Amino acid sequence: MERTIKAISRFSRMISDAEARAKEFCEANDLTSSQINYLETIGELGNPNITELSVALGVKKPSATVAVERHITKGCVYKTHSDDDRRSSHLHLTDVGEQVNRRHRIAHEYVAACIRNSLDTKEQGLLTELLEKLQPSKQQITTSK
Amino acid sequence: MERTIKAISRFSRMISDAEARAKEFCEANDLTSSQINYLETIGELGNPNITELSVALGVKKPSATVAVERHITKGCVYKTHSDDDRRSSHLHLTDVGEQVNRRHRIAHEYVAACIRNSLDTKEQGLLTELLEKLQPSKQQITTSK
DNA sequence: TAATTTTGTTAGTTATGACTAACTAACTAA
DNA sequence: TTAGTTAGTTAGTCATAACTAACAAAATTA
Repeated sequence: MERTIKAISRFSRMISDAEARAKEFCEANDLTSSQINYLETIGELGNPNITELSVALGVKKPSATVAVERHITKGCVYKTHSDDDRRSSHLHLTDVGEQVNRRHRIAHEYVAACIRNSLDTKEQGLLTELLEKLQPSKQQITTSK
Repeated sequence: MERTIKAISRFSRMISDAEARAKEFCEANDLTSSQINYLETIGELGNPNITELSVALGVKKPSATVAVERHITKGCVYKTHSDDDRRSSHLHLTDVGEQVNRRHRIAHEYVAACIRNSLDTKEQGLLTELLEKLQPSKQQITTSK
């Protein structure tokens, strides 16, 4: 098992490195991790309002209001009025904002390129199949040492 | 290739989730990502002085001084005087500080547990071998779309 | 319709974490 | 030994990003 953990650790670092490299391919690459988290969450929720966003991020509404305001100023986010509720607005990512979310895609493509360069076609298929088989376990983590 | 990228994406998310869970197993789990970065870097450099730390982190020395001061107050870091240079000190992680660096280890053990639960012994060995074969490619990233 | 709840904002506070400028103490080289 | 360099700190500034309290406007409920 020790060998497996080492392999995971290496692969995990490969992904982190790929993410770091992919960052440089984004227009808005001066973002903090908090800001990236806002944009990713807006993307995942699909045009949420402030309340939904604040719940998803686990922050209070005024914090979300102020943070979103900064994203609007930066040109990453814009609002549209809700048809259902005149108090409420939907948050959207601009093209620049969307780019942030392509970071993961680019990073994963980079890792895929490593696989293509390191393994033959048969091995590539095998690795993909094995990764697809993995199920997130609900198991308790037992701290070692 | 698309299938491979999807598999990587899934695995990448598994690791992130594991990291998030592992965070809760640390005593000092109220740390920002910047603070975690400080502690990890101190661990990696092995008792650096302020100058070495600031270079590694890419920040100015006064920034490092103030940040380290906060870590000392929190009980994550302590200083010892240098024998070579009476102006200089070495930074060390306390037991609490070290715990932060066990986060990755715990996360990777969690992922290993997922592998153990999802694959048979033969497949587990195969996956480990394939992951070990991967070489970080120096290749240029080509943005898709 | 009146009372209450919900959505979102504004104002003011706090902590983090970066920066520059200016400084002390200690080491090094002319 | 004097002059210059290096290690680290202190003081002051700024942006980010969280919080609470208080509020207006709109929606909902009694």
